[in-house]
Amino acid sequence: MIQTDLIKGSLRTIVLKLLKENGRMYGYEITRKVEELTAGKIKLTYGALYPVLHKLESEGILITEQENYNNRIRVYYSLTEKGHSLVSEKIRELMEFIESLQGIVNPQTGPTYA
Amino acid sequence: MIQTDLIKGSLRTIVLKLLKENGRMYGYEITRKVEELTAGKIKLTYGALYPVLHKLESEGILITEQENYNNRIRVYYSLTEKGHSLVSEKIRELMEFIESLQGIVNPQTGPTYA
DNA sequence: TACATTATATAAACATCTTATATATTTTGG
DNA sequence: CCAAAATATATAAGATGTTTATATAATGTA
Repeated sequence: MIQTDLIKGSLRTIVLKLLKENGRMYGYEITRKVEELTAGKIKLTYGALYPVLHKLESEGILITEQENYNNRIRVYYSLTEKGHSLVSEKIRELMEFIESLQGIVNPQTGPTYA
Repeated sequence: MIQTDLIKGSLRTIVLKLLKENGRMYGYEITRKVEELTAGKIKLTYGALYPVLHKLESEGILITEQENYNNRIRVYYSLTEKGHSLVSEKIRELMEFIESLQGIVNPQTGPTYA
């Protein structure tokens, strides 16, 4: 598994992106989705995820709905209007960051002449 | 400029990668190189860089040589043997992380059918 | 019946980064 | 010639974000 130090700073954006794509999700589901999309390489810890979700909620970026499923409580999170208008910006920033990282780690990237 | 939150966790690897490529560098030079490689998008702060450099030195991953250039002291950093054997591993991890991020942010990536 | 999975949550400890501050020389532009 | 910008390193306080440990509880599986 990838050392999750690397995730620092991008967790918020990852959460927002997934919620944008999937409409609404609960915490556990988010961790599973990330594992799925990264072939098991990134595993979110709940100690990091839940504080982020709660903070996003307190900032008015997410809203929660509690539902009961098999006698277990599920807390669904979804984007507010404010959240929606923020996501694209955040994703763009993250993509720009990824490109920058590639510029450093992989500086020879460019047109390949055959 | 990209919010440097995102840099968290990858700063160490960035430094190691640059030192591997350029042999030896001084702190200021590293910040310039990162700006150059990222088209000004990533600007390292000295409050982040120097502690990282000092820590890497204390861990035996870097060694320093002080030189005088125009009455200004320059502290050159370069990889130790231990450092060299660590870099490839760290770079591989970072690249894997970048790929994983892309898997999340850009899930539709794949062959494009014209 | 025991273990794995599903599900949320918090607290303490730790790591890392930003911002502010300090110091000092050389180069450049007016 | 003088002021400002660039060059160069460094630390401390505060903020932020993450890991690890812990707690609770129901369902599914072997």
